[in-house]
Amino acid sequence: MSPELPEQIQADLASMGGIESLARNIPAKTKLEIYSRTFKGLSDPIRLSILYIVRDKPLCVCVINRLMKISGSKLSYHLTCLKEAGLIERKSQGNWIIYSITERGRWLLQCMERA
Amino acid sequence: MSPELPEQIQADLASMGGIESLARNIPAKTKLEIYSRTFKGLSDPIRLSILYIVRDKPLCVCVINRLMKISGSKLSYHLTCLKEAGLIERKSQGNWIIYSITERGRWLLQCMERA
DNA sequence: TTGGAATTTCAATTAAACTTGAAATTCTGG
DNA sequence: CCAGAATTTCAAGTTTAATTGAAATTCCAA
Repeated sequence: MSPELPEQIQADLASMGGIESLARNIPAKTKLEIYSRTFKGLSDPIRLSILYIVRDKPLCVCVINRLMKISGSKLSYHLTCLKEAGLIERKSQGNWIIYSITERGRWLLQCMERA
Repeated sequence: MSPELPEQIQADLASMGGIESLARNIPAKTKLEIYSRTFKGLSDPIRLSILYIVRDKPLCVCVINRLMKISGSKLSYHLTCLKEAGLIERKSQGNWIIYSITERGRWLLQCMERA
């Protein structure tokens, strides 16, 4: 009869404390959900473009829009995604709304560039 | 009549070389697509769990499956996503298929934990 | 106080991702 | 070669995300 598992894996698992010990390395569900939400924010080329645009400098929507060449409502949708993922933040200033990158957003772009 | 833009932004833009200079910071489309594909791989709690499971140790699908408690075909689907995102790799070993985390995968998990 | 620019919101549509269960594939040991 | 375990593939259904264009909101300036 065949072994239950590849020998190497079986041996390693045993010396690590069995399968159960691996389970301990998985973060709690809530944490995984937070992580995945952040990554989902970064998972679209349009949103990444926006992030790069505001990376150097807080900008109003109209300037971002001039660079992106997409409809206003589409841009607004993606700005909301980024904001909810904690990657950008907004503040009103008179007639305009200014978006800027968060530290989290800056950090993750940097990480990606080194990956 | 109102200014075309908030004064601060207008001034900063001018001193940076105008709107066009911001456009230069946006990576090429192909690069943005690679980045976003990677992030999409990370954008699901199931896939993050898998990554954490194989983070310490290459494992065959059956062991991963025992920890995840999801159907085989579902697991297989997410393993494929992860592989296509360059976050894990696979090798056959007799009756089993062993998945291990890539350097890229390891790095991005680490980044996330510090974000 | 009104007109208009900037931006968002909404509802409808389209497209993409995820799930499911059954069938197919691959490999091994007998 | 055959039986059976491990894993993947496929097609169908379900859910979620993205796009669209029109309407609503907000705020300033005249």
